Amino acid sequence: MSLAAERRGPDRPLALVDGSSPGQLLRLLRTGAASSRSELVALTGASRSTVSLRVEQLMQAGYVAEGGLAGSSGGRPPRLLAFCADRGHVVGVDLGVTSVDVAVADLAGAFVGTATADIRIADGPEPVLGLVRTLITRVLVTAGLTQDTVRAIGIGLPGPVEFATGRPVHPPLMPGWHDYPVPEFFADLDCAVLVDNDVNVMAAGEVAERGSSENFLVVKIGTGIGCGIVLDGRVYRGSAGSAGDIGHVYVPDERRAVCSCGNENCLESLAGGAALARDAAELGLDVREARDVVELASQGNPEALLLVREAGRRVGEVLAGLVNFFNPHRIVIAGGVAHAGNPLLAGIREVVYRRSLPLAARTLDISLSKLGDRAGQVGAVRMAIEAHLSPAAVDAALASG
Amino acid sequence: MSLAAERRGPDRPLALVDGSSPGQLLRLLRTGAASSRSELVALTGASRSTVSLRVEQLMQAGYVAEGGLAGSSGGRPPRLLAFCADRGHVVGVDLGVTSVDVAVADLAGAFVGTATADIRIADGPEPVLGLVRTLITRVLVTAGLTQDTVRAIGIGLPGPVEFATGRPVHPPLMPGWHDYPVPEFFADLDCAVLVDNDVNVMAAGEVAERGSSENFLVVKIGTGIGCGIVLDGRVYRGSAGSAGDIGHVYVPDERRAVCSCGNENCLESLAGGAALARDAAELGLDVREARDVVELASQGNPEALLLVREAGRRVGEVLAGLVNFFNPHRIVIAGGVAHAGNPLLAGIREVVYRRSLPLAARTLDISLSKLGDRAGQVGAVRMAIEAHLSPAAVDAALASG
DNA sequence: GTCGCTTCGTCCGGCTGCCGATGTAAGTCG
DNA sequence: CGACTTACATCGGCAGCCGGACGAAGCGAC
Repeated sequence: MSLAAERRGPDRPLALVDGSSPGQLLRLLRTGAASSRSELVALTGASRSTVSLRVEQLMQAGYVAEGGLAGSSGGRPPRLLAFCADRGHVVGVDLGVTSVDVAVADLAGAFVGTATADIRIADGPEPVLGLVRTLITRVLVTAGLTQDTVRAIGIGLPGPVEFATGRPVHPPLMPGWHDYPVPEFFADLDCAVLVDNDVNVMAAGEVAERGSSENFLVVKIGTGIGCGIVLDGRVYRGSAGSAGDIGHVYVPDERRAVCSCGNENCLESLAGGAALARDAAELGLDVREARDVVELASQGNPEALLLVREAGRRVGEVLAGLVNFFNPHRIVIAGGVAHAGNPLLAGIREVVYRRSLPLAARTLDISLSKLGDRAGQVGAVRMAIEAHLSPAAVDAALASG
Repeated sequence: MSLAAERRGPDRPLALVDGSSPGQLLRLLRTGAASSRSELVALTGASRSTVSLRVEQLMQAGYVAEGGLAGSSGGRPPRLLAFCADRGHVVGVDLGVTSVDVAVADLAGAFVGTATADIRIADGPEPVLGLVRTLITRVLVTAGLTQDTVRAIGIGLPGPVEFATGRPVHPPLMPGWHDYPVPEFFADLDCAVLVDNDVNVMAAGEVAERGSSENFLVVKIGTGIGCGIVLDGRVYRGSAGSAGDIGHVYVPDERRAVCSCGNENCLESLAGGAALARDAAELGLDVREARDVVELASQGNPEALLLVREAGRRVGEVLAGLVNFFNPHRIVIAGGVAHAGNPLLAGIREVVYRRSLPLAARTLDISLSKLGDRAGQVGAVRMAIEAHLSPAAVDAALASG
């Protein structure tokens, strides 16, 4: 009968809800886990008094508003509580090697405007970030908003980043960016600026999208190949912040492909987007970049299909080992090459399910990201929202203000 | 009644993660992080009153005793607080395929007695566990102890285990053990019985030994090859409990070695102890098992040294990928083959440092376990101690008693 | 319609637990 | 031998939370 009992599986430890702080309550409301005071009581185990008090604080601060009445279950109907998603906005920036996507969204993650531009990331931080700045302003103006409403900015970059400081660390594809303090460029906006590797950003997006706290991997197959690691619903970055770098794992092959990193036969140099385009060109297909190969494959071109599937197998070889090691619930495939869809997935699955242990494979789901092209922007937006509305941040804001 | 009432017992303190709960204080005292009330105050940030109160509770319950005075730093010298390690004992069981080691230790982890016996694990759970039972009793009697002092039992098994229930899950080397409820065999001892994979047990031992909360891997190279994963000081078991199973990762090789699991060219079938013995025999060395090869290598036999180093390289190939993926601080090598020491380590390091990314490799330390042969027993003992004296367990015990 | 039932939400008394101040013990230093 | 410093115990007071009492609001029976 109780909502809590329904939500938590049989015999699952009662750990989910240790706190009934305002920030925790807001999280439950934001995610839709609860939508009335009594549901909050059921989920948190706190007393009615406490929950009412906390909700009152949240309403005072404008995080939450009372709505209409929900259906009665035989007694007085509960008053609905709605998260005020328009109390501010966030910006998500997906920075690639040749293009940048900017999105402005409300605090629930709904986009209110986007912009895109071509760039050359090698031009260096100042010109590129200056353009990003212009795009942000343009989107805000178009949406009728001002900079004052921006609460946080999330940025994904194609290279390693020291997350705590937001500085790139010797990013191979971003000459001139090493150790550049990206957040300081936006200092005048006076809001939190979160910068991370593009794959970790996607992972953050997937976490928010699924709302679950499982263990999973997000594998981005674009020009390069990278992997975001989610542990119990949190992005894992490793000891030096370089976790998930599977693009340069050695893959045995008679071909001896030279990788951009200088080594031979990195996964990326055999199955990445650039490799796909190269191999297709060698076969005489009329392609200039990976996108063309993916396009051909989706039109049914047999050579392209074979190439994509073979790339999937390569990725699968590496993932099979990781599945045994990490035993995730799920692997999400994203990135440009992921548009190829089934042939890619088939190649990956074929090898992963063959090569990994039954015990690990049985509980494993391999699927495409549902976010598609927008994965980077959605992730960046989500990262910003989570930073701004994390329980700790909300509690601190309430305490100080 | 309401779930809330059930969740939070009447006496149970609300804040589980409260840094100054009695259990947390005990942990600081046990680990040597603090040894007086004022140090506890400094470390936890709690007030003197609170700390004194909590220490009083711990003393009442016999967890802690007052000792002499420490040196004065200019004022009244602090009264030393000593953890009462003899207020009970734990049992650690390291169960292998052909032998079992039992250790009884005090609550600080100091061994008070050990016993060893040869077994055939394939005889099945009842005869083997019966023997374990006998050994435990024998060690206790020899040490002048009774069963009543046993607070917890930790057991490591050579195969996958569902940790929550202590049941093996289709263990390939342990026919007849599938789903056998090991803890129930010791039910009459009326204490916690923790069962886990032998490698995870070793990992628990390393965590306690280092006292740190880094991310690291424990790689056991014995007859088989397995890997324990430690994340932030906690053993990670994966979604299905099978994480760390790197023994059956596919390794390319022209040799086509058949593995016990039925596949070809698993890491284990190329670099495990059995493979080492097989390869040595093929070279005409006078060996029957891996131990002999390790022995020859340590005597300087060139063929044996080459074999060991080559096995190290194989393991290194797999670890290099994992280092890129997981970016650990440290890799600890353990297991029978680890006795070979330097030649093995050299092979591993050679490949790992060559094949993994500089950013990840720079902060990586690869070393042998300092626990040697006793790693399994120490780990099992530590696992039992941590279960018995975890802050949550201590708090619960104080609340109920 | 009205009365009772049920559920939702608020208000208030009381309890618990923790903090900080105060007091005392026990050393060192001049 | 004081003056000072540090360690620990005690006690009053405050904050936070719980639980019960009370009012509010819909539903259904009669």
